[in-house]
Amino acid sequence: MTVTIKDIAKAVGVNPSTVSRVINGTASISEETKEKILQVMKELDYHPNSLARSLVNGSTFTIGLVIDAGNKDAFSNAFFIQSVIAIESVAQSKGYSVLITNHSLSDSSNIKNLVQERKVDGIILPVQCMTGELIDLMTSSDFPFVVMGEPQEKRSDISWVDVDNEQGSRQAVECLIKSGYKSPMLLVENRNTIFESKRIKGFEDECKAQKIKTSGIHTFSEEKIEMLIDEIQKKERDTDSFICSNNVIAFKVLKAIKARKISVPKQIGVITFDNYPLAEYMEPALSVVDVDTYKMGETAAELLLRSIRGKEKKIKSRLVDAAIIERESTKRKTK
Amino acid sequence: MTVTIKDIAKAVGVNPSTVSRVINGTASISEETKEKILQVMKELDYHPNSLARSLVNGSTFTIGLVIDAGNKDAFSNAFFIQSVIAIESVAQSKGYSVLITNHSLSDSSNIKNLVQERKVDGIILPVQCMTGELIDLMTSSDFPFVVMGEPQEKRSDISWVDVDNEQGSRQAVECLIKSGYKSPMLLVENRNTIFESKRIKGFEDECKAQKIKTSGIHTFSEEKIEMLIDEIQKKERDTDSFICSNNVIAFKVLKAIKARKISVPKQIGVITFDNYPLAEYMEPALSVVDVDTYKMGETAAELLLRSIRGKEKKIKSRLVDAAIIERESTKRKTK
DNA sequence: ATAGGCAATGCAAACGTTTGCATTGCCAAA
DNA sequence: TTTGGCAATGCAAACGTTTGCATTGCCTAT
Repeated sequence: MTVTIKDIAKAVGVNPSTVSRVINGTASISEETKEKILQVMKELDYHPNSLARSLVNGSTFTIGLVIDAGNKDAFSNAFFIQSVIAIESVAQSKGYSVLITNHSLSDSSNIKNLVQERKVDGIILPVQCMTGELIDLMTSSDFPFVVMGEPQEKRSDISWVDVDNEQGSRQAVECLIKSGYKSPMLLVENRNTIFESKRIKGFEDECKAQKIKTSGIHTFSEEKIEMLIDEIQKKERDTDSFICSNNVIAFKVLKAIKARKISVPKQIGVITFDNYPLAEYMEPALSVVDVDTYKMGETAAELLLRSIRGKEKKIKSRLVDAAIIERESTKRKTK
Repeated sequence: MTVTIKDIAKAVGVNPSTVSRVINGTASISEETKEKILQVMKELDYHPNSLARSLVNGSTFTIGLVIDAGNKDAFSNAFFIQSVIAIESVAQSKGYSVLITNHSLSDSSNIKNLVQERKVDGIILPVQCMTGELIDLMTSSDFPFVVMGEPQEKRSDISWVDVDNEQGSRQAVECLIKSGYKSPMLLVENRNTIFESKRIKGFEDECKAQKIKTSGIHTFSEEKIEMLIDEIQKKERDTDSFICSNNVIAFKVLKAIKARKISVPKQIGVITFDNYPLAEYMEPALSVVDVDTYKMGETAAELLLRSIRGKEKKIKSRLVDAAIIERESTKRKTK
């Protein structure tokens, strides 16, 4: 049926082991036989069976990628697919395949299955999955894995990749200042998440460095926004720009501002984290702190593969730079 | 190291084949030994090695999923992830794993690799991938595969899943009529694609059925839209609503209309294909023809697995219903 | 001329399963 | 009492590779 190494061997009149050695370049073989073997391989359209291979050498050349199916947030999903593509891409370039699995918080059996039965060589998983049981499971063995997103609790035995939220936040402030805004406000969703706290720190640091008096940090809610903007309109506060921690906040802010006939970017500037594809179609087109999710995936995959292949014991984590994409919503100055 | 079937056998004092039979329930085993074996399996935390298994029984219980990495369109990507999740979900429920690979139009080596070396049992691939070489490759053998999206050329030997564009288009018309609009126009991107032609047909059929005089079908371009809307404003045409073939068209139309201070939905109604997550945050919130991409993935996976398992020779294709989500942009009547 | 070394290859076991066939009892039917 | 059948299990080959060890020549240094 399918042609095996034995068929090649028989056709050439040589031992299977010789064919194997030619394929893997794992011993010196005479030019003559090598060529004959290669030719027959081509003629019979031979392809090595990776199963048999894996069975003997104990490595499947496969990595597991768990995706957070529970996450109905279309926003993060849209981003995530770029990471998936990136991961597959670097994996493939090193000869690895990618096995995906959904993860439900309730049980981790599918992840275990990847490791224990499918024998993947390593795993990439989103930080949302790193709940109690799974953390123990992963860190207790020295099984290679990389987390997408910085874990809440600081642990030295977890290797992760995340965007540099602190730097992104600093850049957002810088962008506003450069455009002539003087009193930015940071709107966050939940101060307790790690990425929000980083953004807060970046915001505070950069404002201090730029020696400006900020309008502070506020937790977003629709009512609060209405109130704040009313105050701005009545000149009761001198806030002149918002940094929004995600696109939905930005849309709502924009809506509230426009409802009051206040001009963006002339009177108020708006910049937001997350470059959701439609952001550029908004009116005005939204300036954003862009996260290169492709790069994140790429980095995660590289980290994982290095850990798998090199058996590096030192666990590394990495921050990926955020980048400002300046559109209309912050263009106060006409340069 | 890892515990194998032999370890179990030795511990119980029985032959490995007996253990295997217990695991697979493939022969009658005395209650007594069966229980002893199951217990030892639990004690030693045994997990079958799927590689060895696959090697002998010739099936990997793995399906390949190819994703179109070349597709930089964030819109379709955002949708696609839901299909991925669905596919993995049904696969898992039947004991299958999912191996993903990117596909570049230039060569199909990575897809071949899945089949020839990784030995997947079947493949799901987006219609964009079905170019010449690959069509031949897939249809020449009787290897199970399902295409996401209806192929351009009608072939009876290709099994595919797509959304019912014709029905979606009819529903869009119906929605507009019900809201009191009288003369809808369909805006498409490229008449030659199969899905556009279906939408055109659905549009024409429903308009005929409803006995209304349509404003026809137009290929979208920014200039043409400006012109058309100018004409509407000058009462030179009685078009009172647009069905847009994708979200970007809809945004541009909305923008052009609003720039002329024409009211949506009062004067002009707008409905669009593709429920891009932000559509509901637009002003006014966009009514859409929603495609259940999760359902599409689910259907594709079910089709594929049935073909793999049942070895059904009859190739089936399926249409998934589209559904209208009525938001603000078509609410002319206040019911 | 002889020993030692190395290049080129063969042999067979191993990876962890499954499965067809053979074997062993035991029980019921004749 | 013999025979036939069936339930319960063992034996060994097979799946397609890789790899340590053994073997065969041949070449070179002594």
